[in-house]
Amino acid sequence: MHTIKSRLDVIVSEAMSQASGMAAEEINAQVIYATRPEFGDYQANGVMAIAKRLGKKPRDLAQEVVDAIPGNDLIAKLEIAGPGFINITLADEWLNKQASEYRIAPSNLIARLDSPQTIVVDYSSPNLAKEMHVGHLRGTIIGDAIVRIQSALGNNVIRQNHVGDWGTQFGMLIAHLESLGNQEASRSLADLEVFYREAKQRFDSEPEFAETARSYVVKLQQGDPACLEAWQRFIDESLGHCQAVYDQLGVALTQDDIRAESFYNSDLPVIIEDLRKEKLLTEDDGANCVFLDEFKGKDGSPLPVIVQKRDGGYLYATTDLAAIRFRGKELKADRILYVVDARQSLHFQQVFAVAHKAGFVSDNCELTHIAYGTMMGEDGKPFKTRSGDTVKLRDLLDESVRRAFDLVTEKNPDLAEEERHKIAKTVGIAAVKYSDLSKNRTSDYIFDWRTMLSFDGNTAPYLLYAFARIQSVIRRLAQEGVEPGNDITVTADAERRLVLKISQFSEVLQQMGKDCYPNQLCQYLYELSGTFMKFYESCPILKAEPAQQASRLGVAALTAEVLKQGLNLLGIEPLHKM
RNA sequence: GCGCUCGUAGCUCAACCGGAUAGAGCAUCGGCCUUCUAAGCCGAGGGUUGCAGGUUCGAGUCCUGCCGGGCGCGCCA
Repeated sequence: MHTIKSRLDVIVSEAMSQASGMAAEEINAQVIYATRPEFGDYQANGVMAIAKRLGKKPRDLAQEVVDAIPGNDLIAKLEIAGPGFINITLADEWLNKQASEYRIAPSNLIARLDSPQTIVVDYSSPNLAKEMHVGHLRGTIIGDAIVRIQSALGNNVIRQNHVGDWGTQFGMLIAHLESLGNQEASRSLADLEVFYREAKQRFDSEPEFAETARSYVVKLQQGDPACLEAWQRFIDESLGHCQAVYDQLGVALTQDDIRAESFYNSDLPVIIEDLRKEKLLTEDDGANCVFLDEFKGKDGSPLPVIVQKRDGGYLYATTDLAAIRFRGKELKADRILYVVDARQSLHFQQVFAVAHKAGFVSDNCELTHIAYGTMMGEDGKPFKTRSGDTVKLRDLLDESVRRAFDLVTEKNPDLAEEERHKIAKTVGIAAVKYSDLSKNRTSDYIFDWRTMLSFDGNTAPYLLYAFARIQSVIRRLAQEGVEPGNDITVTADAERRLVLKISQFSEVLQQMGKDCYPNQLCQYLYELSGTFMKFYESCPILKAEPAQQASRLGVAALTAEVLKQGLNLLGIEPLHKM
């Protein structure tokens, strides 16, 4: 895998090693984007860090490094500036050549990793007792974007939808299901939220029902066929609801990705036994716990990870441990990513530590909690309806599509209604996903209809518009028999900036492969669109001479290609007209 | 009490292992359409990066303390 940045890094590092006499491993060239246009395209900051250790003046060392860089076709100019920055300007010819290559082989826009890994991604993971609500939105779409990006980089990605299909609530739910007639049951299951509420209400107010519910939990655990059948019916129904949301949302999850909690049931006693064998288990107040030195509670007393309740029942830590072992041993994961709410951070720290200590995964298997913040309403409090209920995901998405339709109708009333519906569907869903993905996942974020559906700023509509605009020029010139060219020659500054930006696509993805922040890709695509808009304003295509026209149209087409690939990685399908 | 996390322009958000003058959008004000989608572009104002120290050539970023918000901490998931 090579990107501009990685190539510059190699070039500068080698020169630094030569100039300083230090080993290559000790050296970090610190190549980043130039902070200002007059500083060139990239800058290397590493000289200043080592100059002091060598007792040299940074600028002198910088000069020696520059002198040690052999001539190459990538770099046009090297300048020393400030206390010891090396400013790098790339060669226009190199950019032209790179762009031409991308035109011929668009699949090369994404450089693939030299050593791909098997990465298990645990995401979405709703509780099947209820219907998916806004709390599942972030994990589902952030996880989906991460999966797409990791795959595009060449990794072997295994999705795991760890749905909650087990636990005491299911006793109550199947008891309620059984008490209804077949027809009544079907009608009732159409809205799981209502179904759950009814069951809960009866559980709380009818002692006889509550007793039945409790007995069903036991029977279920014992594998009673009738109970299992009712349970299965409920689960299937609930999974159908999930799949409908996934389809509407356009995420890649399918039934094949489901590995439910119940899958690990038979393994839970084994986990306890293995922890016992590893001498990690301690009985405390009747419960089986693992105490680790790293985790201290109040006044320094150790904090337990409870893996088996006093009554013999297991907890989610136990299931998570079983899942980790399965993913490590059976799925052969090099990395396991947990795209889960930030509030569970302590839980994962503990489970990861126990898993490593117990040898459930090898030491070089990387376990990472990809944490994300809570979705807030416009008042800054957790997102709820006016009456304080949780918002169903399908209702939220429907509303977004509706709002998008009103907007499209307002902006473009001449389009056929059917076309407006089609556009609204894409725009509405894209707006919701993009507004979430474009924010740093670790912090809480405020859900705001007006901002996400705006055509200004870092929004889905702005990016979709940029793409549609390019398609429009391409269509227009196609009528005159002009095709986008493969021979790219940059002439204007705005054009050069655009080609450079395009060439940096891979760098952004490479960075994302490491730390999984989709907002970096959003930021890039927004900047790419902005760079294109400026190019589009200042470099007329229609009026250009034939050779230049083909080149510029080629650059526009290339921009569209990056936008398309980038949006696809975010789970968004671009529109040719809007 | 202990732990995690956040605090950046009026608002919503950026800032790639510590780099040069902290960037966008919204909102406000001012320009640009007989020319490729004005759903766009250009410009202006707006900041003691919560406060106080420290580390160093250099700190929004790292360390310490404080202030303020959110979250988590034994048998729910």
